[in-house]
Amino acid sequence: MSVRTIAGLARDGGVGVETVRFYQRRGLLPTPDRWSRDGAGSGVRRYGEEDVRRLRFIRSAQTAGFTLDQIKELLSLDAGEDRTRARMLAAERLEALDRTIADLEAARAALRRLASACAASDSGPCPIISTLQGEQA
Amino acid sequence: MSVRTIAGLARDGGVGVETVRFYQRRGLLPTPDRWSRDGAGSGVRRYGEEDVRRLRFIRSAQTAGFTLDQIKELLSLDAGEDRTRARMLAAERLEALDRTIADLEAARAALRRLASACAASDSGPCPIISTLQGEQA
DNA sequence: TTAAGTTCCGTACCATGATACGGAGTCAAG
DNA sequence: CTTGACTCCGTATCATGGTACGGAACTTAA
Repeated sequence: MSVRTIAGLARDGGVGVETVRFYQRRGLLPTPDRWSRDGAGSGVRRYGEEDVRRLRFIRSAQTAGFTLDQIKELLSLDAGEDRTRARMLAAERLEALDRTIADLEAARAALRRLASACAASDSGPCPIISTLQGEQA
Repeated sequence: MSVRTIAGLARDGGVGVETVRFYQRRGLLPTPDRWSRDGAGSGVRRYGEEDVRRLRFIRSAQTAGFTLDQIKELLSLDAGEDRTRARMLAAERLEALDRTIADLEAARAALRRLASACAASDSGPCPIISTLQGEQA
């Protein structure tokens, strides 16, 4: 079970058909030749495991915060010789990721403070603005 | 020093002037009356500490992942009586935030694996796609 | 072999959160 | 009382990541 049409690829990758086409237009996924068992020049495009792996990679890389343009570059780097560039992109993203995680953890703590402040009683004003306040730079 | 023009508000809030205007159009920040010391009907709008606090709150809430529409609601809830609604918004966001943080931590771990795999040597192919792979749902 | 369901492809549109532009009005220093 | 900077405001444009539409070609099952 390794050959599928675009709908199967989308299903296995957890995205919509239109999203697959969008990624193709953006150069993130290949647009394979059309194919039909009677060897005619037309038919429908078929996709395999490799395409599913690429699609899943795109989703993971998105979760890691890479933009589609960066993901495109990573895909072009895969199996290429430029380890230095790959390491650089990874290192940059790791730093940004650490910052983001720290920010989100601070936001979570602030939000918990807000939630408990608001949980104290059931009526009266709840000082949302002053409870959830960023530090002044 | 508590009165400033829009540029001062933007500076103190860490955003651009156009962003302040954008928030005003979206109803997140008030558009105070124009003001000039000779009491004339025209002049320029002036902003104070309260506006700076609101602006800083918007930035913090954004970091916590609230959309501008949700932030608008939070602002309207501040000092209001509806603690229940405020708690609900906070709780929802906390859950989403926990999920996001977990996802990012997983992404960070994956990215670290990728970085070390690529750090092993200085040339040859570096299997980016297979190293940074999401789990199959 | 025909009808229903997919695919293909270009093009249009969407949401979110800004950012830019241009011309008229206003302010503040010299 | 001019000149240069800033404000005001409507409207346009942008970047990102999709989502939708419509008609022709293709596939598949009855």
